[in-house]
Parts: sequence; structure tokens; C-alpha cells
Amino acid sequence: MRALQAAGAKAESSPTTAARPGRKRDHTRDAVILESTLAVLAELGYEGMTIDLVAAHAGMARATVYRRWPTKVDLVVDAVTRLSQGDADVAQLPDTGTLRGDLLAMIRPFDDAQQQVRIQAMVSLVAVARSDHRLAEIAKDAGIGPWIHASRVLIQRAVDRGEYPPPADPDTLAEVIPMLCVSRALQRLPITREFSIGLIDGVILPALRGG
Amino acid sequence: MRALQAAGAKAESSPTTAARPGRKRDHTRDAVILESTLAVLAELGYEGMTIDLVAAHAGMARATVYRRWPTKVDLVVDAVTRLSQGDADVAQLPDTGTLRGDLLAMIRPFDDAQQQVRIQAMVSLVAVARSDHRLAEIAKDAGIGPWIHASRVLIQRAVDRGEYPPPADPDTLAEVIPMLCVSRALQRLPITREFSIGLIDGVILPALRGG
Amino acid sequence: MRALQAAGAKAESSPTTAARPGRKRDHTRDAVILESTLAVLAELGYEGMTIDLVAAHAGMARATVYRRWPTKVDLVVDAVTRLSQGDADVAQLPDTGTLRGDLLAMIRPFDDAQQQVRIQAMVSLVAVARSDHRLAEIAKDAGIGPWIHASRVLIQRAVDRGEYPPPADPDTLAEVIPMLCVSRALQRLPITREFSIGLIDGVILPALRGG
Amino acid sequence: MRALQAAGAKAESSPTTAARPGRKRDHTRDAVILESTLAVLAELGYEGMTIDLVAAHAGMARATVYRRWPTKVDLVVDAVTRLSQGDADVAQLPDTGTLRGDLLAMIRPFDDAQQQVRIQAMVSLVAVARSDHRLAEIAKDAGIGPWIHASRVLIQRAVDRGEYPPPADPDTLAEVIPMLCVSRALQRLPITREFSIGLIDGVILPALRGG
DNA sequence: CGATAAACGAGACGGTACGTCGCGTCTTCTG
DNA sequence: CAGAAGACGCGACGTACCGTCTCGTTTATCG
Repeated sequence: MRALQAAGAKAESSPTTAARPGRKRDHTRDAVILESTLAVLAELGYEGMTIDLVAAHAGMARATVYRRWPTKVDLVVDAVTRLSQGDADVAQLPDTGTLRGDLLAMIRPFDDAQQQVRIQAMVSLVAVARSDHRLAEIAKDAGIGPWIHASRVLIQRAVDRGEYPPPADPDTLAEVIPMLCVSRALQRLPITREFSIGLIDGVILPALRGG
Repeated sequence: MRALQAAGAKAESSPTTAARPGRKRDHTRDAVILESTLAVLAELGYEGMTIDLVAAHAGMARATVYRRWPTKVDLVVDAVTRLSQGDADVAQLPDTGTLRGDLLAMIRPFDDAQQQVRIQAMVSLVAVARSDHRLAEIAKDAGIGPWIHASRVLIQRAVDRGEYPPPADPDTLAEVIPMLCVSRALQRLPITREFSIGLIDGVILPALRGG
Repeated sequence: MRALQAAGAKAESSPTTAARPGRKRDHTRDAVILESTLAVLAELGYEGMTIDLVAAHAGMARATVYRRWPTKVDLVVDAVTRLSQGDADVAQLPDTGTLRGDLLAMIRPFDDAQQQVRIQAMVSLVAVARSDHRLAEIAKDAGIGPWIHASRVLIQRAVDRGEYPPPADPDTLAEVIPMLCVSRALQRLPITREFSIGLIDGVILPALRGG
Repeated sequence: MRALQAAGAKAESSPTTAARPGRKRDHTRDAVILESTLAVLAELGYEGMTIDLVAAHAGMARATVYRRWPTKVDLVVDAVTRLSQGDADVAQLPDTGTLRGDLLAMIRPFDDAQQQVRIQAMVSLVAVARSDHRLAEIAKDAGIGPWIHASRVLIQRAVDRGEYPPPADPDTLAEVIPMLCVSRALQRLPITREFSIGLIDGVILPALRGG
């Protein structure tokens, strides 16, 4: 977000970016820090997470972190935000022809162990939402919000093509998959393929048929 | 847990309970502290909650809190634990004859503003679960666990009396109501009657019919 | 001091003390507590001394101590006061015919190991004097004050009988013996007979002769 | 003690002093803190002294104090230690030709109100010596120890040049001036010029003449 | 190619909450 | 009622983390 300011700069026209001597900030490190943030967050939660720990995990100094994100809250929000942007991208991809295939494709990324870390971290964001009022909405948008949106779009698409009748309460239905995955994460259980299938074939699709 | 010490006491023979001089701890205060804990927790979240604030809200000294719960984590866990015990009691009550009535009765307690506080606090428990590994399971049992169990029992009862066919994945289905209520709480939205009806009539009952 | 109020009561004359039902306070314990106070004070100093420790050393409960002395300061002051009263009594006794004999007799009580405890405790009183302005004078009177007075009397007596010429600064001279004994105590050195003789024959008597 | 680390450093070879990154500790503040410590100590005594008070008096945060001295005891010991180092330096200076002049010069620094603070603080150290066994010796060396040593040197010098005959007990005699000044401080009396003259002309010099 | 200005590592610094401990008051029980 | 045992209000202690700051070192771009 902050880094995007310089993105649109048109070379020499902008005086701020044109003549900026000095060592350039190594933006490679941004991703490393965010990754470390998620790792520590997933393991120790928001409370147990320390800027020192994140910096050590990333192999750099605390100041290097603070130079990019002014507070712990900003860091966590940004980490989870970027995380969910990845989800959103993934969500737009699946188009298997059937809703069942689409939903399975949407959940699959969380099947592997690597992605487990991300869900664990995302769940921790709720702590921030409670403590910091100004970030409650951001947390909502950044956390499961995009995921819920993806669910809604996929379901709507299936309804539009006549695969299922329109549900009675589409908004609530769209929250089911993300929230039940969160539930798994809260219990520190992996999101297995069996769970995904049970969720889709045992809840979502029956609900659409029975509506 | 604490109360179990006196469980076996039956007469003057028991040395633990027989002659214990000294001022008795005023267990009335326990409830006051726990109530204050939930109130502060709901308003400021786990991060913003302070033992000093809780003590001030309860109108007593910090040491009085620490004499009962050694750490902030223990205090929060106990507060939410007792909270969910209340939920469990409520869960066993409803028996309206139809699943729809039972589920509505189960959710209703969270309709009034007073109970909103409790949900907000309960949600904050996830922060603890992340920070303190040894308490992850306790958090699970104390938080939404009992609620999930209540849902499962109500659904099973309806199936047993032939009201609905057995669902394909009853365990997952039982998590739907609690988790979607949590979702509302996370978004700081009230759990209105409209939401409850939409959830039951738009997701749970259709899923059972369509199973 | 407080305890002395009831001392002169003559049974039926005083209405307040006449009809006083209930268990009588065991004044034997007063001495035990004071002794324990001095012992703990001597070993751990004023800072390290705890009412709990004193009570435990005396084999009774904290409340029993507080019923007699309202604060830690009062307890310590009283302990050291009574201690120095004993010194004052001793001081009036010696009358050996020579100043040298009198002074040696005055110092002798501190020669044995038992009395070492008392000096150590007395020294600790200075801590109180610093912290509590209202007790500074009491500390002076109770600590080395009586001892200084005893020195002055003995010297004056020797001058009166013509043993030595009147000193130039009798007040200052009278402080020498007590303060140098305190110095020994501060260094945790015992007040041996050699030290006493060196002090009297090497400082006091020469100063009187040389004045 | 701390400063000795750099003592052996002579060139770029020393790894300890060569390249130590990070913000340098502002050692100017050390003196400010120590001065504040002495001021608070002199006014309120060891018991009444608080790290918060010291920090506030020094105009900095509590953590800044704790970063330099881990405990209250260490802080006080160091404050008094450095204080007496200053005394030692002063003690080596006076050389007026006569013992009387030397001793007066030694005492004079404590005549002004500013230095009164230091004596008051120094006296408070005895409280530490009682409470903390491991520091008893340090307290001895740091408190009046150097002062006693200075007295002994001055007296010995006078004897060496034939001004007075050798005293019978030079060690004890050397303690007289410091301890009687401490006595004055304990009584919260100023060390006036009259007192100094009375002490020297009424005790020390007569004792030397009469020996 | 050297000057310069920023990034970076390391850590001091001001705050603030934590959890512990001692003081002095109080309450409750037993003898 | 005295005495034991211990809860309670208060406040200092020493620790840890946050976010800011100030060093010395390194690295890139400009003159």
C-alpha cells in the first residue's frame, strides 16, 4: 500500500523519485518480513508475536521492520491483507463447470501444509479487530471477507446457469465455507480433503437443493 | 476444579475442610471479577484488556484478582469457560417439538444486548488459544465447543423422531450455527432475529431436507 | 509505652479495666516478639526484616504482633528503646574508683556474643531515622543517645574528683566511645577487650591528659 | 570497574572496543542518576527512596535506570561508592604544614550545604549493609572507609615529621573524625566549623599530645 | 571516482503492563 | 475476647515489549 506510491512514478518527471540519492530500500525484504510475520503469528498468536521475533526470524534488525510498517498492527494487517489478496486471485480462477468442482478448487489451496500457516495467522487477526477499533473494518475486509465474497460469486454463478435454485439466504450461505474452515483452524486441525468434501456435499449442496 | 477438593468431605473427619482458620475468601467477588473481565474484554479485546482495568471495573485491588487467577490468561480462560457453562445449561432446555423451534430457542439468548457482551468476549478467546499452546484445548472446550455440542444433540433428536432424514455430515453441520454467529460477532453485527431465521430456514433446514 | 496504661490499674477502681471480660493478653509474648525483632533486625537489617519473619521467629501470628505495635517502625523503635534502657541501667552502676575502670565496665557488656546481636540491631535504626522524619529524634534518644549520656556522666565524675582536668569539648568527647563501637559493628567486627582498651587508653584518656 | 574493559585497548586489534554498533549509552546520564540517587537518599532515606522518584528527579524513565543498575541495592552502592572516591581525592590534597590545618582542610568540604546531602546519603548505606550480606564489605570500603584511611595518612605524616609523638592506637584514632561526623549527620545537625574545631582541638590533638 | 544520502544493524530510551511481595487493616474461626 | 490464619487495598519492585531515537557501517547514485 505504502510502497505503491512510487509505483506510478514516471521516471524523471517526478521530483521526489527522480533525484533520490542514497541506498535504495531492498524491497525483497518486504516479502521476507511478511512471511516471517505470518509464521510467528501462526505459531504464537498475536499476543505471543514480537517484532523482535519477527525480525530475528527474517534475519534482520527491528528497525528494518519499523521502517516499513509503523506499528505491529499495521504489520499484521498488511501481512494478512496480502495473504487474502492471494486468496482472491485464486478465487477468480476456478471454473470447472460445476459448483462442486469450483468450491473444491477454491478450498484445495489450503490442503497443503504450507498454507496451513496462513490460515492460522489469519485467524489471529481477530485479536487485532477487538483491540483496535479503527482496524475492525480492515480486518473484516482483509481476513475472511474476500473469501466470503468468492463463495458468493461461485454460488451465484451456479444459480445463474440454472444448476441450483436461488437460495433463501445467499449471504449467510456464502459465509459457511470460510467460517467452518476457520473453525478447523481454531481447533488446530488440518483442512483435509475429506473435510472439504463433507462440507460441500453435506452442507452447501444439500442446502441449495433443499432450499 | 477448585471446588472438587471439598467434594469428598462429609463430616468433621476431613482435615482439609474441617478446621481452616483465617478470613474466608469472598467468593461473591469471583463472579464480579469474571463479569468485569468479560465486559472489558468485550469492549477492548484481549490486547486492550488490563488487569488494572478489570480490577477498577470490579471495584477492588489488583492483588485480589491475582490471588484468584495467577495470570491474565487464566483469568480470561476462566471467564469464558464459565460463560459457556451457562450456554450449555441453556442448550439442554429447549424442547419445542420441532427442530426449528429448538434451534430458535437456542439462539434467542444471544438476541438481547446484554448477551452480546458475552459473545464479544468469547471471540477474544482465540487470541489466548494462539498465544498459549497449553490452553488451546481448554479454549476449544470452553468457547464454542459446548455450543456445537448442543446443536448436534438438537439435530440428532429431530432425526431420531423422524422429522428429517439423517444428514450426510452431522458433525460439520452442527458447527454451522455457532460459527456463523461468531462471524456476526467478528463483524460487530448484532445477532438479530432476522439473522437467526435466515440461518435456520436458509441453511440448516434446507441442508437437512436436501441431504 | 502503650502497655504501660494498664500497669497501674488497681482492680476495681478503674471502671475501664475492672470489668474486662475475655482472654487476657499474654504480656510474656511482648518480650519474645521484641527479642525476635532484634534477632531478625541484626541478621537481615531493617530492609530485610519482615513482620512475617519476626512473627515466625517468635512462633506466633502476624496479627499478634500488630495488636501490640501498630507499625513496623514502632516495633523497631520499641525494640531498640528497651535495649538501650538496659544500657542506661548498666551505665549508672559502674563506680570502680577510676575513670578507666568505669569506662571498661561500661563497654564490657558488649563483649559477649549475645550482646552483639543488640548492637547490630541498634545500628539498623539509622535506616528508620532517614525514612521517617518524625522518628529521627526518637531514634537518637533510643539508640546511642543514652550511651553518650552515660559516657558524659562518667567523664564528668572523674573531672569532679580531680582525676583529670576538664576537657575542652566534653560533649564531643562523650560521643567517641559509642560511635567507635558503632563503627566496629558496622564492619561486623566484634567489640573485643583489646579494642576497648585501645579505645580508652589510646584515645579517651590521652585526650583528657593532653587537653 | 566497568571502565576497566577498555583499559587494555590500545589499537584496532581489540575486539571488545573495536566495532560495537548500536546507539551509544549516554554515560552523562550515569552521573545525573547517581546524583539524583544521593539527593533522594539523603532526603527520604533508603526505605523512602524509590526508583521512580530517582528517575523522575533525574528527568528520565525508570527503564533507563534499570538498564545501568539491575537493582536498587546496586544503584545505592554505586552512588555511595563514587561519592567516597571523590572524598579520597580530596583527602590527598591537603598539605598545610600542620596536622591541625590538614584535618580542618579535610573536613571543610562537608561544611557547605551542598555536601551535607552527600553525608546524609552515605549514612543511609548502613541499611544496605545489613540487608544484603554480599555487599557488607563493599559498603565498608565505599562508605567511611576511605575517609578513615585519609585520617590515618594525615596523622602518620604529622608523626613522621615530628609534629607529634606516635599514638598508642593509631587505627582507632583515625576513625574518630569520620565517625563523629557521621554522628552529627545522624542527628541531622550540620557539620559546622565550630564542631570541626572542637573535634580537632578537643579530641584529636589532645589525644596525640597526651599519648 | 569521490561525495553524499539513505538503508541497515545494533541497541539506548521513554512508556506502560505484567506478576510478585511486603505493609497494615479486616474478617472469620477456635480456644 | 486473644490468638491463628489469611483475605484485602495499596504501592514498589524488577521484567518485557512497544515504538522512537541515535549511533556507526554499508551501498547506491550523483557531481
